[in-house]
Amino acid sequence: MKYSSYFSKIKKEAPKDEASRNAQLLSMAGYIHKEMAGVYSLLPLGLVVSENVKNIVRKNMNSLSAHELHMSALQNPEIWKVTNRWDDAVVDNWFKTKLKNDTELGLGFTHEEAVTSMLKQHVYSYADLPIYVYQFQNKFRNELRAKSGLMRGREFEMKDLYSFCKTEADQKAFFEKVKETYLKIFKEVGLEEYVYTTYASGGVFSKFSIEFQAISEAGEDSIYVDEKKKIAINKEIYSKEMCEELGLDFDNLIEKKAVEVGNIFNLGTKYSDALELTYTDEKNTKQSVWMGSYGIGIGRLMATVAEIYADDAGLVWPKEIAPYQVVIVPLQDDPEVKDEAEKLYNSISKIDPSVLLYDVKGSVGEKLSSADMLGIPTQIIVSKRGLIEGKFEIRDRKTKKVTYKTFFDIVEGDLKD
RNA sequence: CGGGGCGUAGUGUAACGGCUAACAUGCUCGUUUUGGGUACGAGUGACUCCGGGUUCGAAUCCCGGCGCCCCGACCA
Repeated sequence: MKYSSYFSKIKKEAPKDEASRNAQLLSMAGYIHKEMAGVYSLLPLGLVVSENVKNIVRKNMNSLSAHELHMSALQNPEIWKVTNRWDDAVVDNWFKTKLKNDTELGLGFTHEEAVTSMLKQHVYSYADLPIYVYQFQNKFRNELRAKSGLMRGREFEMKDLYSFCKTEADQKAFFEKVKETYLKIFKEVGLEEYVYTTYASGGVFSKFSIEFQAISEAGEDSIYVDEKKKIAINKEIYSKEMCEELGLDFDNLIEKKAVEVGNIFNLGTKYSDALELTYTDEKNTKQSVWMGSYGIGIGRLMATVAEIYADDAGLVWPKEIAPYQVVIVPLQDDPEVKDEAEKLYNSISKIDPSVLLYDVKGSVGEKLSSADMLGIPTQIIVSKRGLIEGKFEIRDRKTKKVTYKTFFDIVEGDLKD
């Protein structure tokens, strides 16, 4: 794609209404647009990154034999009243709205009730279980205080997976599989060395839930980490007894700031019992369905990667989620340079469409810093100087290492080395 | 929801209660320049967030809204 076909502009100055690094950089590079506090739109480039993240998540969900579906954001109060989660005194972050006839509706902040209620029409027998379903869905949470850019918004896209099992043992086994799968996801988006499996409050459902916390100063959570075991415990449940129970050495944990990029729960039979989702077993007796729910905030994950990887010059995307693998920069507004850049662009496009031609007029410095800000992993700089020698400069955005290659090397060889 | 800060061209900032609201950047048209946001010239662009009030006179002071940021609380 040619950069000139995008409408977004790269800004030199940070917007004054953003203090967090992720929002500043994503906004300056034209990946996001702020609509209002805690509400962001994804611009074309941001959408590609988001889709790349989602595809990694999707692939891993599918590997669990989970099926993707898509539920409505609008929620029927009736089912939420059954589980006592409609009342604002119980759940204080609802966005509620009304039909023309004054009937109340909610905008979903999660979907346990909706999915459980839906499955009542599909689950009857032990033969119907287990069921694993997930979706990517915009959640709405009426936060008192949105903050840190995409880290805590009022509307955000979440992958939520729900499991429905015959027995507690089945549910727990699946929970463990999800735990492993989540670690694979975070590894694939580039956060392997940052993410800690973290014990946290299980709320009303169980003793613990498992959070996936990415170490970052931008995080709003505090966790105590065991660096060897790659396990942590959230400050909210941190105590000597708790550490002993979890097999952690209370005196050897280090406190760190972290971003919660995922959270998984064993829900037991709380929702299925309340909403009467049951199945008939082999002995023709009615049984409770065992549930779990598993979330990943897509925007938050993207922002976390942006925050962690960025350097002084701007964004740095890991290859796995970068909007493009290669950006070609014609350094001078010189006909010959532009021509060569375009030729190279056309040739690479045929092999790998993940290439961007930065065909914007401007000074040398402007082009180089723009390319840096975009965060695309590999830059190919086409310059007068290079053309004299018949070579192009290949620059790694992250390591800043520079190599020189001929047109033939680039088109016939493997760019990745 | 408690506390603090802020609201001025598209963007980032300035302006003692007093000239036609300034500077930078962006954008348009020239000329120039080309290895880290190039230089010059000419243009363009603002009911100073909204509503009241004080005053001869308000971007500036006061009151009330709304919005944005930060700290805290909250976060099934």
